Amino acid sequence: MAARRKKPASQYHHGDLRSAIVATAWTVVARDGLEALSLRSVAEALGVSHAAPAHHFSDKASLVAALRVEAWRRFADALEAGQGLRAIGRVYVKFARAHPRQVQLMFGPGEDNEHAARAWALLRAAVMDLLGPKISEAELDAMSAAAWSGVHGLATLPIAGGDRVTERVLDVLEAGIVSARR
Amino acid sequence: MAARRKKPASQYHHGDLRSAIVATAWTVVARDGLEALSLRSVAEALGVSHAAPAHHFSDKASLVAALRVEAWRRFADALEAGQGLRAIGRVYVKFARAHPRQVQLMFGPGEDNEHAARAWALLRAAVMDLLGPKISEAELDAMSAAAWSGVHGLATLPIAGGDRVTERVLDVLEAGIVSARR
DNA sequence: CGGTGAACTTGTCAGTGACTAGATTGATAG
DNA sequence: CTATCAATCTAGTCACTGACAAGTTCACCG
Repeated sequence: MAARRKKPASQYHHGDLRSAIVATAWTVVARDGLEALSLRSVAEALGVSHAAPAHHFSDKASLVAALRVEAWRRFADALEAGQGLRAIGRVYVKFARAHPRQVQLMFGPGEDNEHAARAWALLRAAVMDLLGPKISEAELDAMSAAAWSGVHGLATLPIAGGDRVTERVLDVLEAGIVSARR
Repeated sequence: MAARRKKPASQYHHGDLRSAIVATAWTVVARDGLEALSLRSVAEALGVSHAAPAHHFSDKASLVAALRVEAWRRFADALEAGQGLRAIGRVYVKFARAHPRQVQLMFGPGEDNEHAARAWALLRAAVMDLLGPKISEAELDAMSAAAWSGVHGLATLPIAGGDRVTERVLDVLEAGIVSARR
């Protein structure tokens, strides 16, 4: 797992328990979901007492918050690979279908973070490119909301349909944004 | 709560414990979410032993499944009040924002049910009205997916913006569906 | 060398879901 | 009327979990 900060004279101090906890919890959540996450099992997997995590996370909720930030970080990183609204939409949908647990985590209760803001900004910028520079702020907000909504719904709804349907939905969004623009 | 089936000589048999459990669990979930639901607290609230629910729901998951059906029933009932894609979209968004816990429940893990199918059918019929009779089946599928996605995303995404933004997003969806139609 | 505080351990408690065995009841059959 | 009997509910228990309290180890600093 994570490297120890220094050669430990004994095993008493783990060295980087906080990161190790996040990493282990991450794999559990990615595989089995949040319900399957328990502080005790994580502690046991790391060979550490059941109360050790309490020193790094006051709460289970506090650990989940850290996982949530991590999920947004990976998601925003993935979105950065896309150029333009269509490409970002494809990445969004692909990511959400490949990692449903992470998306569930991202949109669960909790505060926003820098990575969430980064993701939103990427999508909004793509909409701005599509609309041209003369668009008003209010109109940009509304069109961005439409783009986000369509892509997010497509990504998270249990809709049958492969890449072909995805492309058609992106067609609708692009065409709609362009033709409903004011 | 629910009426007893017959006048009970004693309190031993509740009379309609199953319905009472669902009703109590429903209020808990609607107010505090699924995490706050426990079989024991429901049993205690009904003045019944902690193991009584096991006779009606083999499992906690089984109770949750019943709640899920109930959530879809209310949702589909609400959608029936809407005429046309715009109206259904408004109702969808309004419902989801008024009852976020129910929506979380509806789209959680579990099997589909008749009420879910009814809701989908309503939305799909509204899209069909918009597209006219000559549309192909595959195209109707794709356009319905676009409509569902847009409305669902708008309803569930934490997007700032009131009715005005909702109307603009519906503009985009209508315009997009009409102009991307093949 | 001794103190200080962070990191970790051990012990414990209450709440939870699930399981088992047994008690109570109302309906049904004889 | 009475003897069953299945459904319903109670009581007791187990394993697991999150949270808390108190003690232990260790690195570091003066």
